[in-house]
Amino acid sequence: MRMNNSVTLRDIAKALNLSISTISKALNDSHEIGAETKQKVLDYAKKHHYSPNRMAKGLKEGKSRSIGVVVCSLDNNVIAQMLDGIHKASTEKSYQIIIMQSKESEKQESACIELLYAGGVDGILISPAYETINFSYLVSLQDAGLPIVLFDRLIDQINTHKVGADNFKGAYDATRHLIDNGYKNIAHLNTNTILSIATDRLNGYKQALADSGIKYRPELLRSCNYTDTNKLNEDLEQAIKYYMGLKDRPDAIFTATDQISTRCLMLLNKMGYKIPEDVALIGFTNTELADAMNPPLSTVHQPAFEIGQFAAEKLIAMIEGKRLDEGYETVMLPTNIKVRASSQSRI
Amino acid sequence: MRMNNSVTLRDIAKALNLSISTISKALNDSHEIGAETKQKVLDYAKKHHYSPNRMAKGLKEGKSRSIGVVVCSLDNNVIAQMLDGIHKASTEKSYQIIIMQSKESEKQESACIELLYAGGVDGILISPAYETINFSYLVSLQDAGLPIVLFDRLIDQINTHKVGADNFKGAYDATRHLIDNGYKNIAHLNTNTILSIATDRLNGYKQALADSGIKYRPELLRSCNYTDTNKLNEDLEQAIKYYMGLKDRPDAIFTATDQISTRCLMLLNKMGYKIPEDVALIGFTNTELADAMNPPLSTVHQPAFEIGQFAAEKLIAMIEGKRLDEGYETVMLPTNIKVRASSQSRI
DNA sequence: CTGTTAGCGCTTTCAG
DNA sequence: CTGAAAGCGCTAACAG
Repeated sequence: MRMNNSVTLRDIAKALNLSISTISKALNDSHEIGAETKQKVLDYAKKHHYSPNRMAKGLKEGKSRSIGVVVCSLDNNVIAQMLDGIHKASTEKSYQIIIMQSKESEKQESACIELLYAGGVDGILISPAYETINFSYLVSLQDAGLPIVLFDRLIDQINTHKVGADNFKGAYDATRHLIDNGYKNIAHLNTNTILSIATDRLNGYKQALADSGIKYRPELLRSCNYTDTNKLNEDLEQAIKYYMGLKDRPDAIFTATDQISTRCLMLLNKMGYKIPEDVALIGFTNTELADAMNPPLSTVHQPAFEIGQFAAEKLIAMIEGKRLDEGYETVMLPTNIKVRASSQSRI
Repeated sequence: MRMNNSVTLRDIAKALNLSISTISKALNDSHEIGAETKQKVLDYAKKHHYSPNRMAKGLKEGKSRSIGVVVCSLDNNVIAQMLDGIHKASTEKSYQIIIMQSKESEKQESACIELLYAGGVDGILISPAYETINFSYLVSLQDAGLPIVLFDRLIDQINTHKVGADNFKGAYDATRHLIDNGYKNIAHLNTNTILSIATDRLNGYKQALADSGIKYRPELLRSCNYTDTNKLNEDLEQAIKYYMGLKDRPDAIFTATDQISTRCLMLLNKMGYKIPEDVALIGFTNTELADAMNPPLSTVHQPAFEIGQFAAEKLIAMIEGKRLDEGYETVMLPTNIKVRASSQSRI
C-alpha cells in the first residue's frame, strides 16, 4: 500500500531504466553519478513531483525529523508567540513539530512526554507545567540520549540548554518603574510554583525595593494557585480583598504572569477600584490588547517569539550532533517595559 | 541505527525465545496466539516500555497517523481555541497534528500544503488564507485521494466536509441587537476576501436591517485589507475617519473579525470617540479580555473549540475509510452574542 | 560511474 | 498455535 499516490524511487528507476540506488544517489547529489544522468533524474523527479517518503527515510536513518513541544496550553498569547518562533526555526531546518499540552498538570505532562518519545521524536522542547515537581522521567530520557531543551519556564533539576526571558531584570524594571513613579507600597502577586520563573521575578521585585531603600513586606506577597482557572480567580479575588483590607494597603500591584495581570485588572474594575488612582498596576503579559484595556495596561513584555526560535535552533543543533561545546548554556533574553496608563506617575 | 534506544519486536523475540511474528501478533491481540504466550509477551513489553516504531508502522501501512493543519496564524485567540479542539480530537484517536501557517498568503499556503502532502500526512484540515482565490491545487490533491476538511473559513470551490460557525446568524443577531438597542445607522466593517465568511456575515447584517425595515446603505460598508497588519490598521483608520465624516454618520459599528473588532475599539479610543455614546460597537472575537476593555466589548462569540474538534473528527472518519455517506456535509455551529457596555441600549 | 544487496521495524500471508 | 519470509521506500556498503 503506497502512501498517497506519490512516485517512488522505483517508479523513477523503472521509467528511466536505471537502478533504484542510482536514482537515490542522483537525488542526493552524490559525486559518483554522472552529470547527465543526474540531470535526467532530477528533471523526471521534478516533473512528477517526487518527494521522498518521510516514513521510509526516517525508518532507515533512525530519526523522524520531528521535534516534540510540550507547553501548558495553546490558548495563551505568550505561548502562541513562542510556538510561532519554534515553528519558524523548525521549518527552516525542515523539522516538523508535534505540539502537546500539559494543562499545567504534572501527570498529563508525563503522558505527553511519553507519547512524544514513543512517537519517535528526535528531541523535546519543554516549558514545564507549574505543578511539576518531579523531573526524573525527563532526566531519564535525557540520559537515554534524547536531546532536550527547556524554554520559557526553566528549572535547575535538569542540566541542558535553557532559553528564557530575563525575568529577574523584567521584575526589577517593573518594580523600579513603579517606585520611580511615586508608588511606595508595592504588592506582588505571583504563583505557587517551584519554577524559577516565579522566584526570579520575586527576587527582581525584592532587589528593586532594596535598591530603593524600601523594606520588603512579606504580607504584600500573595501566591495564587495556577492549575485551575476557577481556583486562580478565587485566589486572586481573595488576594485583592486582602490587600485592600490591609491597614497600610498597597498603592500598586506588580503581577507576575499573563493570566494574573489581565484578570487582576478585570477584578479591580469589577470591585470598583480606580486604576491607577486607588491602585496602580503593571504586569507580565504580551497581549496586543493592553492598549484597549481599561485603563491601558502597563506591561512587562517578553521576547516570546525569539525565545521559541532560539530554543528550537539550540535543540536542532543538539539533534544534529553539534554537542561539541562542553557545557550547557542558559540564555536569558531581555524583556522590556511598556508603560501605559495603569501605572501613571503620581508625582 | 535504532530510533531512541527503544526495544523492538526483535529484542522481545530474542529475550523470550519466540519469533518476531509471534510477538507482533501477540501485541496486536491476534486470536492465533495462545493465552499464556500472549501474557508473557505483554508483560515483557510493558516492563521494558515497548512502543511500536511509528516510522516502521507507517511505512508498512502506507499511512503516517498524522494530519496536517493549515491556518493563517498561530497568534490569534480564535484559532488557538480551534487548534485546541483539533488537538483534542486528534490525540483521542492517536493522530499527530502538523500545524502550518499561511500568514494569509496564497503562495505560502500552497507551500504549506505541498510540504504536508510531501510529508505524507493522511489528511488535511484547512482554514484558507484571506488572499486565496485559486484552490485548484487543493482540489487536485483531493482528486488524488487525499481527505480534506475545511474549517472556520469555508469556500464553495471545493466539495468536501466543512465545519464552521453560523456566520449569517451571528451577524444577524449582532445587527439585530444593535437595532433593538435603539441604533439606526449601523456600519459594517469587514474584509475584502472571497471567502464565504465575509459574505455570510454581510448577508446576515443586511437581512437584519431588512427585517427591521431599515434601508441598507452601501456607503456604510467598508472592506479592509487583511493580509498585512499595517495595511489593516491604515484601512481601519481611514474607514473610521470616513464614517465619522459622513453627513449621516453611523451611530454603531458591527465588525466582522477578531482583529478588526479589537483594533477598531483601540482606534476609536485613540481618536477620542466615546463608546457607545458617540458610536456603539459589537464585533466577532473570542478574546477573554473583552471584559477588561475600555469599554467592555460586546462580542459575537464563535464555538471555536467545537469547530476544531468536529472538523478533526470528520477528517479522521474520512481517513479511516468511513466515506460511506454519499454526500458531503456542511455543519454550521451556532454563535452567541455576549452583550457588554460597548453596545449599551440608548433607549 | 552504475547496479546489487542488505536491512531499518513492522505486518501479513503462507507453511509447518 | 507458532515461525519463516516477503516487502513497505529508502540508504549505503560493496561489487562490477
